[in-house]
Amino acid sequence: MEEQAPELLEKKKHVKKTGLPDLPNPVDKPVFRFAPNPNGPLSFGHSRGLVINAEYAKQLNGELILRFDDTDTTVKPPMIEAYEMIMHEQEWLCGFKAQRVIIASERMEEYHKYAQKLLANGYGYVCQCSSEDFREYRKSKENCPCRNQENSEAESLWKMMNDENGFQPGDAVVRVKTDMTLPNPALRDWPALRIQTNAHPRVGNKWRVWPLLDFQSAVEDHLQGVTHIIRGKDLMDSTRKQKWLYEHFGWNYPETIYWGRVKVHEFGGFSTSGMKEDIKQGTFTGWDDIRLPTLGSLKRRGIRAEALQSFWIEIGLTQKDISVPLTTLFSHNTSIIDPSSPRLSFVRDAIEIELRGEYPAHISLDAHPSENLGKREIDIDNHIYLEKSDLGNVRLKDFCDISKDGVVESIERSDNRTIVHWVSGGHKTMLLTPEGKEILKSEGILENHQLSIGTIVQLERIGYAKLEEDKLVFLHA
RNA sequence: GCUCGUGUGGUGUAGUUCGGUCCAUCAUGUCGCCCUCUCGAGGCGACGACCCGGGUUCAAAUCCCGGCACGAGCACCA
Repeated sequence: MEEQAPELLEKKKHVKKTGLPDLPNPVDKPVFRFAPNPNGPLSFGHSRGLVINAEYAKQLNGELILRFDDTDTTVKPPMIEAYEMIMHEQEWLCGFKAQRVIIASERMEEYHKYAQKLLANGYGYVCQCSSEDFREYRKSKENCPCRNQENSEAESLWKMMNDENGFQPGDAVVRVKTDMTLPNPALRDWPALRIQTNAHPRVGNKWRVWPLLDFQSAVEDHLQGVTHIIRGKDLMDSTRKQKWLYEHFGWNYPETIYWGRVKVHEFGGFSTSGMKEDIKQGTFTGWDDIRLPTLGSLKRRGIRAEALQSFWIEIGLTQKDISVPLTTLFSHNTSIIDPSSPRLSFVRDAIEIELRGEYPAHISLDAHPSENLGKREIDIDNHIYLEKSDLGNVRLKDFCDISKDGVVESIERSDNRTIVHWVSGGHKTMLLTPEGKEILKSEGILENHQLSIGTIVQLERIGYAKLEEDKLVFLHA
């Protein structure tokens, strides 16, 4: 055995699996989907669904569908600019364009077709109970009186729902028949379509009867041939509801995988509608304001798509509710950006020191310790800037040892005194750091450079930052 | 309340399907050391966990039972 199959004797000890877990029920060409509500651009939270679904699609040679679930014009009205923004964000984050893009509001004929089929086959009914009344039936496990209506009656009620002179919002909904005695109250005769009269930003007032998520999503998943649904476990009951619908129609429900809730301490308390309002009020400068948890903000600050990808892949697909610090994402980002981040010196709380003694008038340094990112050419005049708290007998990094009075004691490193960063010449600028709902502004002196706007640099002893026109935006340490 | 789900170091994960090879993986974090490139880069090292209680078994993170804790759904939101 040792000779024939030595690998079997090999202790396969603690090899941590990397990457995504194997997909259950794999098929030749799996179809995945990511279905955001375009009531605003994408946020950090959305990136999980996008990364996971896209990653499986990419690795398994499948397809990714980007689907806009925009059938609510009342509670979460669609934002017309968001469609375009989300498409760009999707491509940026995944590194490829979704193979198919579906906009639910443009698929209403289909949803109506299946709604009518539902009624015609007695799989559902038009319910005229108020939501309060139905809540009682649900609680007491009684059938609501609308449940045993004739098909012809259902048809005329459906017409009334669609007629502006007929039912008004709240007067009637279409429900899917399940079983009112089901142990799980959430599943009892769930609502599939309701009336909305607000204009939809894309299709105006063309429709009155709009599907709810559980119906729209279920029908569309079937129509598109989605094979695997990967989503949050808060949608577990949604799956159970939709399975009743699939059962009625004789369809096969896709394989479903769930993840748990993710809390990011730094991003607590943001909602799409809240951000929209605050931007309107001017509290935030826009969707890419560096304090916001949007993808636009993270991108602007210098978080790379690859970092978001490896971050979510590492977190994986457990159903645990987790709480992750942003620093974990940052560490992924560091390893991606460091090789391409030139070093630069930025002195905050600067104090000017006059140099005395012998020293070169010019030094030339590598912009990066190991990568070839060019040179930093520094002219030394007779004074330099240090951070006030660094004052003392120190080594000016890559330059010389000085005493606390500025006497140049040695060009070579002569002892193990503290190494500090410094600037000669340079120019004043501002470093912006998001701090909760505030922006911390620290003034300082930045080393002169010819780097272009948008470059991510490593400020020595401070961390990474992005160069903007007239300022620096702090990324992370 | 009803229903569903989850519990491995500070945090996130691997291992749980088929009990031993797990005195439990990897990463992050914290601390320390090294470095004429930085206390926030890089290198090295240390620290630190199987929710609790029973049971089955020669053997349990892994199986069974009972607790407890946390989260979600019960919207004419997604």
